[in-house]
Amino acid sequence: MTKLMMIDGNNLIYRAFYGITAPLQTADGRPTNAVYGFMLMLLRLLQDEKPTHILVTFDAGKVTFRHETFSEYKAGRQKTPPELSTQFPLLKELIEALGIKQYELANYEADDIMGTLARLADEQECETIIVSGDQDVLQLASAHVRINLLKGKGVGDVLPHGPEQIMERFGLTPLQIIDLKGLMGDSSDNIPGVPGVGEKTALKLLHEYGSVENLLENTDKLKGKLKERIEDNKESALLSKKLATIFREVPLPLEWDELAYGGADREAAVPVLRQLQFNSLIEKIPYADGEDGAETDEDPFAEPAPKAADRPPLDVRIADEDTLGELAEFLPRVSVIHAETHGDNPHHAELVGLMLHGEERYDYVPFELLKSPQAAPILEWLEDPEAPKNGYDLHRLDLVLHWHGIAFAGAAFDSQLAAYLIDPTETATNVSGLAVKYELPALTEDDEVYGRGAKFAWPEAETLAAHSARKAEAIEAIIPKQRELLERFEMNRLFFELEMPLSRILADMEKQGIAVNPEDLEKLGGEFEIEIKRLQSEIYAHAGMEFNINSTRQLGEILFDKLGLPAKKKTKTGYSTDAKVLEELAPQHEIVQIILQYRQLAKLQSTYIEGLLKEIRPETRKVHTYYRQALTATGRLSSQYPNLQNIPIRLEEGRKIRKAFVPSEPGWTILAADYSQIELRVLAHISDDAGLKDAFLHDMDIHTKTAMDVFGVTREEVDSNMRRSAKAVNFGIVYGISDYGLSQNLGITRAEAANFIEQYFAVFQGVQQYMHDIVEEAKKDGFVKTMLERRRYLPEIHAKNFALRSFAERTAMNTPIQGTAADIIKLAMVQVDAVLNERGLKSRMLLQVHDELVFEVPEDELELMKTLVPETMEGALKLSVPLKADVSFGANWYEAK
DNA sequence: CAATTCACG
DNA sequence: ACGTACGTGAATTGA
Repeated sequence: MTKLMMIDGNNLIYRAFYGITAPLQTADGRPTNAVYGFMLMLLRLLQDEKPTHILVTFDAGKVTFRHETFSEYKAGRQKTPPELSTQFPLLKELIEALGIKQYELANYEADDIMGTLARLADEQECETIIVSGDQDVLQLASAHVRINLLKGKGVGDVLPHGPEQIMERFGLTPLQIIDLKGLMGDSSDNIPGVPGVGEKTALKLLHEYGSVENLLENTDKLKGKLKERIEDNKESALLSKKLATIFREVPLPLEWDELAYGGADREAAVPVLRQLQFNSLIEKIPYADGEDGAETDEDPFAEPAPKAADRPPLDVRIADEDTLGELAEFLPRVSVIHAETHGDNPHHAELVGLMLHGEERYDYVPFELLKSPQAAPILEWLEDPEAPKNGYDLHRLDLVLHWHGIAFAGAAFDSQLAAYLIDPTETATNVSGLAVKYELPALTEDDEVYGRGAKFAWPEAETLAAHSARKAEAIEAIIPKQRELLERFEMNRLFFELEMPLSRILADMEKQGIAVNPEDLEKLGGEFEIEIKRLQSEIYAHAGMEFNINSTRQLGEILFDKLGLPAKKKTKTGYSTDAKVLEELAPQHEIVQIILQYRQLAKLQSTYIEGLLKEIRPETRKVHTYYRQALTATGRLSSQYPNLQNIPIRLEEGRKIRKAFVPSEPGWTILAADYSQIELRVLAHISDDAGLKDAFLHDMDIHTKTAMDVFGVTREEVDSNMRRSAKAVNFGIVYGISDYGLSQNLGITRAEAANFIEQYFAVFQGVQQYMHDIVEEAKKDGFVKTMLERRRYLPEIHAKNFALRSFAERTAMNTPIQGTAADIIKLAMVQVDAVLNERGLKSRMLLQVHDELVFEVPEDELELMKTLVPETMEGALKLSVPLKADVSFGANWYEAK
């Protein structure tokens, strides 16, 4: 069975452009939203229709044979926006890479090509689907040709139109669609039609007279204004009909076999998708059918993409017990190390082997071999801090080796960290992605070597070694390019003196872990459980029925349909039931407050009691988080498996969780030190605002001081409400203020919020100047920087879309502040670590929570640490205002507050 | 797998 | 008129 699908490429890319508003772009800032939307649609069509032959047609150039008939054809059309026109070559490249035939022909439009092919297909009784958003193509429908008309705007669903559906919808045959256009005209193509005749009138006339020609012969039967209009526009109607007629005799040099499609060529498609940063689509590309797809592989039009297998083979060796001795001698010349591992959590990941690459050699060492006595020199080399190692994500490698009983040291250049500094919003998450970014030959994806999800299986050593060698080869090629960029961006100190040393410190903290008492959690969980049960039954009683309170849908039905409470806010999928909404509803029905309490406890129970219990290692009673050092856009760390940066503190019930976090040795103490107002202090420094600096130089309560200045009152006159407002304004300033955001936060009107902001800027003029200047800087450079030269690109600063541009502007204001604060605590960590080592202290740094460091400290070091830690933190970076760190300690993290 | 909600700084 | 506060991770529901 053959099935031909033809796609109006121009039409689809336009709809995708206006339908997908997400700010998608390539690494170098070219927009890709339309290409993305096109791909989504294409993938859906492939899945739904499973065509055996495909053609994507485009309009070639501006002028067609229709202009000879009517020079004004398509006149007055808006010029294609440049953000879209740049996407045409990207789309065409992608279609080619997917192995799909595309065609355009001078003087003809996409419609004409499709019409001609549809005629041929119809004659051969070949099932044919035409995809477009343009109603014109409905004229092509026939017994074998169906039109999938795009619904609404954007690239959502399609409405299939055969002759029956057209009859049902318009009461017309497909060919009468041409008459319809002749009468109605088409403003987008500048086809005039008959002025004053729209769809309704045109349909009425056609139902009566059948065709434009017949209508014109019978104008005497019409009356009034309509008769006048039609008689006055006879020629226009006939011309319009001619223009709307799709030409079905285009000379096509296409061969049927050229259109055959047997599934995507992933080898060719994946690199292109990566370049477009469509990482999420990669898994959605269906594999070519290996057996019967063979004949479609010989597409003469498709440019052969560079394939890993086509390149000269590498000198890959698989080590065994006999060759380990020789390999040991080679170690000093190893430049890149790469581990083949499996699993997201590095504390639990499997390790199957190591690739050691230097000069032209690639040595693969199966993990098992490292246990043999002959491997001792390799283990020594691995843990030698003086033996430098380069690689991709050495932090992770360190952890995986650690849990396999192997020590690691000497990380010199981590390509993942370099990539992160060069562009922290970089989406490349593995070596393959990086290879694409640096324009190296494509690598085979890990998924293709290993299989994904349940299908995962380690391949044989030869396959693994070859795959690993290609990655090591790529890393080797990427590093010099990164060195150059780091140099050019003046990031050498940030990289070599901050991020690289920090990476080892983080690994140490993670390996150390923090002790958590499961008994404490279980006891607290038991109390929560009783309360949750009680709240649950109260909720059921109030609702008059049982339902799943955790289901927002069911909860919404109960609150807003059954109990009739007023819906405040809608989400994409129904009623919103978030805490803000519920708090507004609380006065209206008793059940609401109970639901809020239930939500709070359910969250504590599932995430922090049950979730944390699962992460405790029974042998050591410790949890080991994993800090992602190359993830956030601002330079902060993030914490996973478990996240120890969001342990409850704001509400007392949750705060009790912290009692379970204890020292791992008897007699020791938990000590915590946190920066006070670090972001506002950074702002004071960066903005050089006199008032803000003065406030910190005198160590004033910054929110009270802000309230005094904004409201023009004395210290004594500042009430709690004024301080609260001032605090919200200060937060807003750090986030990149907007009146709307502040109004939402304070529950005041936008005008009132705008007034606050105006007052604030009148007082803190240096801050106002900074906010202005930083946005200008972002516009000029395309990025903003922190004090330590960390950068973040903001391409959307130029967006025409207000929301996108505003977001970029707020980000420009916030990132240097949040990012510099992140720089500072990272500096402090490196310095604290150095001091602990220099002094030979036993105290250990365990956690970082953005502005806080947590340690465990033996009795005899407590007094020292109480001054050493805050002093080091305060001296981490010299600003024009003092940094301040508060320290506290206790038997557990709850007490160290 | 997306959407919703909520925990933290 | 537009429509969000900045930065994260995890659990749950319901396709």
